[in-house]
Amino acid sequence: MCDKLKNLKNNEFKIALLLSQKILSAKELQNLINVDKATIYRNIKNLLKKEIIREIKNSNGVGFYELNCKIHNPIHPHFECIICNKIYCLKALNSEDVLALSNYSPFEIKEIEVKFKGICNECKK
Amino acid sequence: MCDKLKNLKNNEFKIALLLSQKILSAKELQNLINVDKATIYRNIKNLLKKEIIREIKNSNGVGFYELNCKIHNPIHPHFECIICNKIYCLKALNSEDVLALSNYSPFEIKEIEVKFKGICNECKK
DNA sequence: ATAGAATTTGCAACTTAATTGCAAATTTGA
DNA sequence: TCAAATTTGCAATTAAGTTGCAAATTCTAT
Ligand SMILES: [Mn+2]
Ligand SMILES: [Mn+2]
Ligand SMILES: [Zn+2]
Ligand SMILES: [Zn+2]
Repeated sequence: MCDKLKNLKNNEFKIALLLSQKILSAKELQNLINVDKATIYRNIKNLLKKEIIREIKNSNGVGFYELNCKIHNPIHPHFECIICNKIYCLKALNSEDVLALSNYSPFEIKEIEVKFKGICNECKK
Repeated sequence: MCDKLKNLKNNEFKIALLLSQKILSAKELQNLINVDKATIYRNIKNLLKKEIIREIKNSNGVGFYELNCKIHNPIHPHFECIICNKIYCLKALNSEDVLALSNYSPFEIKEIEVKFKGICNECKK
């Protein structure tokens, strides 16, 4: 089990465990563990502050969450389907490509987000 | 004047003209031209549908808009300040870097979004 | 095991960006 | 100039996310 899940208890643990398997929205999490949405959002906020999970927003402003672990889940680009707005996780950029991108910023970079948009295979059928 | 502004009238024209100068949010637009927010949002939606403007969302889910013209304003990466959430427009990626990025997607790409996050010069002071 | 303290939860009200129905106002064009 | 078409303002609504507060749960020390 990923170290990020150590020392977590109650719903914070349940949520982090689910997110270690798959990127999920708050609503999807709520359908999996039966608790109030306030509890879901509070736990998400705590996990974000502890940097145990990270957030990816889709074009509708809906947050999706995944485990934030360099080893088990390094930061990577995402693909968003413009039909169903599902978020797909892609393989991480190699260091040369990250370097090439970072040259475009005149300010010091804390984080790089790359998102592709198009129509996913499910929605093409 | 950019061709994208031709054949536009009323508030659609006013909004597109302002956005041809500078990226702005709906609220910022409303402070510049004195109309109801419903009018602002309806015109924004029409301009997006006509592909005259494009939308960039900040991490708070607030939409920012800019002229969508290959010649006058090619698609480019953005920098978002994690303190003030202001969006800065950066210079466009060159074609080699776009090509390198597009290799990461297993699905056909309609659009690539690159966003850097960090602290802007204003907020560093 | 038990009691008190600390943490977590559910509920309901709230915030904010964005959307929508509808009637009034404005614009268009024959 | 006048009727039709488009655009607008207003108010109500939607949806994601937040917050205050009291009740429930969990933790810790005896
Ligand atoms: Mn991912
Ligand atoms: Mn821009
Ligand atoms: Zn899809
Ligand atoms: Zn700033």
